[in-house]
Amino acid sequence: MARAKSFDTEAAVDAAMQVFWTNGYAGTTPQQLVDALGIGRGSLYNAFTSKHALYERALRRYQESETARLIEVLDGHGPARDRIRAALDLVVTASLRDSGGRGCMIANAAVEFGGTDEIVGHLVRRVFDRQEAAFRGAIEEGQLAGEIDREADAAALASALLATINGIRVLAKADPDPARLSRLADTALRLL
Amino acid sequence: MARAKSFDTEAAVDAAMQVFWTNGYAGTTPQQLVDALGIGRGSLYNAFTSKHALYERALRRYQESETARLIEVLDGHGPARDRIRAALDLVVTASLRDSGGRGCMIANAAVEFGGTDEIVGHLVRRVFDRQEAAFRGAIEEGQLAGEIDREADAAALASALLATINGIRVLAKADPDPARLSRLADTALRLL
DNA sequence: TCCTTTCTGGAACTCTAGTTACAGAATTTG
DNA sequence: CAAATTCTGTAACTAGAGTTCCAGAAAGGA
Repeated sequence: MARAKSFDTEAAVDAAMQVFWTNGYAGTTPQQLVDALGIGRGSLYNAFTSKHALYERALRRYQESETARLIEVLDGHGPARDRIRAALDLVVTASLRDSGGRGCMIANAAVEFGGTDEIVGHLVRRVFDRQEAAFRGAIEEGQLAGEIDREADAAALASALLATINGIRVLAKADPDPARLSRLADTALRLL
Repeated sequence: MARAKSFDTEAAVDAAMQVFWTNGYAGTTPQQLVDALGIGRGSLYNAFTSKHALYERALRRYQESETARLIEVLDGHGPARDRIRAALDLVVTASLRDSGGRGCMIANAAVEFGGTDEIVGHLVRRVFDRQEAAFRGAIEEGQLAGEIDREADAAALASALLATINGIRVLAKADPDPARLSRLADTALRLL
């Protein structure tokens, strides 16, 4: 029928994700993408249409691969408090591991595009909503189990935790101090 | 001696601040600056050297004009709790007023430059440190006055509040819902 | 095998970013 | 008023962004 693609599309999206994650959307050039994906410009545009379309795909991939872990941890088994602590630790260690100071690609997208881009906005909102729901689920389980005050407003607490992890991300960009970030996680837990 | 400037440098920096605040550094073009400042390219570069230098100046201006209010509120008089609530409300209303979804220019700078740019990094860190110190000061006063638990770790709480306001900023970018943001402020206060 | 299709890398194109150069206008001092 | 200086706007420049074009290569179907 036709010539087959000589590269792995999914691997290419992964590579693009790394580049956009590191440099942001506006900060990424087609040349960087060509170099990172190891394919020609022709193939790039043939496969992905445009820089923006590739960015969207990379963002989605980030959501699937990186964001999923947080939710897995929160949805897991064991005491709710432990799960929430593990989730916060996940964010802290991710902020540190990541020595390039890349932060969270979703938060970066939220900041870079603000309310500007409908598609990106939707995607970001969906991730935030899911994370918030996962926090709330864990909190409510904790309340049922008697670990967490039953009078507390689970939705409000979930929002606060969501805000906290995004705050941690931002602060880590400016000053990736492990002690400070750990303290942040500890203090956030005191909300419960 | 020499010809005088035909425009007000400070007003020009203000205008540049608005443009960078709205579009970010990479997202701002010389043409946008020329249009917004209402001066020629020659004058622009004669007065401000480079896009980056102007950005630094705009960031500093933002710090002086926008950031100062938060610290004023925290350093003010009255019950510490009230001051802290007022500070959080300030952030919430700023996030809403700002319909363009511009957020906080300092947080935007932190995200856009990460650990990349030394000068911007310093500036951002200084602002964060000052805000944190102002929170801590208010908390300690509250502890002395008996409004806030004396056993609490004031430094940790201050960090948490700093993280929270940055988190609010990020969430507001994706979804500027007044009710949600207010709840965030309420919940953060429960830390104290 | 030839045809059709879709791939490939690289050249080419347009447009703009970011900066510099320059000719002339304003201002101050002597 | 001449001289010295620093301003002004506009034109010009280089480099690269973001995309398209193209000639040719691979793969399957008739």
